Amino acid sequence: MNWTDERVEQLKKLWAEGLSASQIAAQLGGVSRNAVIGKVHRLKLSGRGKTTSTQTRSKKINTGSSGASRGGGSSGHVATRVVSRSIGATALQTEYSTELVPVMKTVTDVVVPISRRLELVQLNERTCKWPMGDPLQPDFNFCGNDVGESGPYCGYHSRLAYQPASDRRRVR
DNA sequence: CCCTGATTCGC
DNA sequence: GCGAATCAGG
Repeated sequence: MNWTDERVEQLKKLWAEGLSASQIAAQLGGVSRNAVIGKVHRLKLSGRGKTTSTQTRSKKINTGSSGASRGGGSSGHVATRVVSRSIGATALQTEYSTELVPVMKTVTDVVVPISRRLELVQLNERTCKWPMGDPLQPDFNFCGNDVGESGPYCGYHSRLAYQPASDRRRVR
């Protein structure tokens, strides 16, 4: 891949929007994050205006399982908001007896508010592959929480996967 | 461990 | 100019 005007333009745009180099590389395709960083550097727009940004948003994920959550917590990460958990559980029980697709939406959007919502290329062996959102929409991505030792899904989603609808009760 | 950007240096 | 390897850090 070479840096066409269009690609450079998109690079500038995404970089200005605050996306990380790896995310930009993912969107452009055909280049590594190093390539993006290198290009940014050569274009002399490394500053990005303000802050160090990146990796500060929605950190500290805490899957329901895995030994996460240390007691002390001296690293000072931002805690994820725990939003209306009871509402989610209620909606879950209600929706599960109906159909599959709506259930997926309910689960991903309401019951499990915590997620990193990673793009496909950012997934690795330790990130939850539970799909988030509508596959036909541009914001479709994956949960991305730490899966711990249990498998392809995080603590929340592993309890939902492969189970008959009648066996599903509540998360947590 | 995961990730981030910065820098170097052979191509 | 390009980007993999490396560095320094959260």
